[in-house]
Amino acid sequence: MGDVFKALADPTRRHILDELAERDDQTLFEICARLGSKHQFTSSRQAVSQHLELLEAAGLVHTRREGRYKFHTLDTRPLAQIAERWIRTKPQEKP
Amino acid sequence: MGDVFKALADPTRRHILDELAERDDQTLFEICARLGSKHQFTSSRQAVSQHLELLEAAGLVHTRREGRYKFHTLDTRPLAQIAERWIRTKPQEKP
DNA sequence: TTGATAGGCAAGTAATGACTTGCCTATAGT
DNA sequence: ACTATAGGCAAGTCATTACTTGCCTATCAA
Repeated sequence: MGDVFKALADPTRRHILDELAERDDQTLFEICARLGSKHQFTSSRQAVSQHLELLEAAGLVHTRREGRYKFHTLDTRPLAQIAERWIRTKPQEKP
Repeated sequence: MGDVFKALADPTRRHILDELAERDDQTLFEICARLGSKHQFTSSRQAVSQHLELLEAAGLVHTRREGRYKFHTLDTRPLAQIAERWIRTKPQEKP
């Protein structure tokens, strides 16, 4: 569960999540290409690969093998709970 | 805005937020003491102080001076938006 | 005023994390 | 079979960051 927070801490990983939110089921190379063109983020293949490993370990990304391709899909469920951890205990704000 | 994610990445800072969610308006020494007794987290005063600086810079904690005391209060508003960043785009959207 | 308490500042250390480099395997197309 | 493509593994580099150490200022109580 603490892995989710660590996963979200890096701006490149957040861009990867942005990219997967826009278009699901992408391969590593597709993500690399789109990060460069759309989000002006130049990361090497290995760098992105390691980020995806981390995101998968955090449960934010699931993968599916198909031949020599590995598709990555976004799972937003872990995100739903993280914010509520502190919000629930706080009834209301002071003005 | 990216500061919020970085602020949440550290387990000690999350414990500090837990503590402030339970009891607001605490001083640095109070937070230190409670981190040790309740959450079994032994962090030095300076370490906690630096964490609080970071949390304040992220907008998650506000401070108020009163004599020689400095009270820390939790602000959960930045948390509300972070999760929605990816959740909102999921079903369908984007014109 | 003295001493104790609450906190701040800054330089240094140690550890974590992001990224690179080089090589390797497997699948698909020709 | 040969080659290009998609991806994996592992050791190493470099930057960031968490934490320490030592000393300093300010407030309050006796």
